[in-house]
Amino acid sequence: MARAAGTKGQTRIQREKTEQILNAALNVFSTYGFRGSTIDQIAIEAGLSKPNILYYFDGKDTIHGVLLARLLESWLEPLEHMQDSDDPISEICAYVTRKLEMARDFPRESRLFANEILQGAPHIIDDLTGPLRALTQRKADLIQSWITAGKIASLDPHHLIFSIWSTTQHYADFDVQVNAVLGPQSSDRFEKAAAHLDHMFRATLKP
Amino acid sequence: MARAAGTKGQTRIQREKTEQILNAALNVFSTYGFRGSTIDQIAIEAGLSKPNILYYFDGKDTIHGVLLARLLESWLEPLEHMQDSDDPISEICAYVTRKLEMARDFPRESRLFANEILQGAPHIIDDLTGPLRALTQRKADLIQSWITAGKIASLDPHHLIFSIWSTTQHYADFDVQVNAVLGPQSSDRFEKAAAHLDHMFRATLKP
DNA sequence: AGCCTTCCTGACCATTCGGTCAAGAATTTT
DNA sequence: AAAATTCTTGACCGAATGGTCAGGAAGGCT
Repeated sequence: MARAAGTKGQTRIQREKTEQILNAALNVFSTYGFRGSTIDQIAIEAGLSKPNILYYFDGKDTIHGVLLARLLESWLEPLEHMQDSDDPISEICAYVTRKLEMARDFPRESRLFANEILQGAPHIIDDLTGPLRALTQRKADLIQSWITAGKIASLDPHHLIFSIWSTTQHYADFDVQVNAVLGPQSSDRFEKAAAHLDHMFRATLKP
Repeated sequence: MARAAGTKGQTRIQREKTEQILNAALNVFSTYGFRGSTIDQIAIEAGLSKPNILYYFDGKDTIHGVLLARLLESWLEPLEHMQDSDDPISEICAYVTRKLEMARDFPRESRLFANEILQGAPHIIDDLTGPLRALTQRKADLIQSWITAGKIASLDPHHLIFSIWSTTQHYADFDVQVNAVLGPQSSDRFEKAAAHLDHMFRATLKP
């Protein structure tokens, strides 16, 4: 077992180097997926030698696993935050905005997740059918209660959630395509996206 | 150069085997991306030996290139089909429906495309900044003309198109996640998705 | 200072990878 | 049937890959 795999990274060097490695690994894994990435690539990206990487982590799978575990937490958090409210439309739109901000500020994490799902989610399938499914069901029930109360339009809560996930993450995952289509000078794409999505979901939800 | 790389696959065997290989390669590439896929995998999937694969195609890149070229055609076609009409809302919703059908009927192609974009679109970046961008601009102009004529709500045409792409392809690219969240018995997910997306885009577009 | 622990790396290993080749098997043509 | 062509594969090659290990360098502690 590698040193840093212990429950706590104790020394200063351990803390620094593990972060350095995880950051480099996030660059590589998010771009090429698990199978398309190599430890050598991560080593070069991190400015360390390959054996040094393996001094801090047991192997390729371990690094990938740590990144995914971190990711899932931050992935669930914004949805958990959505709660009952007098103004459910604004509540949902706030979730959309938060999701879009995450696509803007953490595109690598979004792409890491997309790569994992595309490849059949071999490492996180249990998290999807377990915690994610349970959370999504809870929030779908909440949305259904808003529909029943006549506060928002009648629609399928699950598919509404899918629409929110897909439209927001699109700006991280398909970044290359968005830039290619909009042209190079479109630095305001996230502001325009925010305005468009706000309009779209408000119209969709209006009773 | 491999035999079958000539402009026309002539013999019966050539036609059969190249199709067999391309089909197997689509399975593999769409799941693992270009770098994560191996010729051996494709060979096993196709039930052929590795040298036999390389008898018909020059190499891994060539197979991948043929698949991407086929894909791009069918990818652009539905958007090209969208044209001026007295009822632009139905015209746009028909495009949404067509896109969703493609996600249902050709999920592997959608995932192949997603993998390529995620990895920075190294092989098709010119198609994105060229033909795709030009086509998208033309259709964005068309949508803008509908807005100017007051036939649909005022919104950003490009971001509307992004929303259509992302929401429909989500059901192919994130299939594993959709199934995990909805549970195993949701064989009607595409019908429910179609209804939801129709509602959403009609509401979004209503002037 | 000296000692102990942590940190780092060159050299190495087994396996897998993309790709080649010569020679044999199957098919088509004559 | 014989000849010409097309098809197929076992054996092989050099490079890359995930991972190991012994031993040396650096850092921390008294």
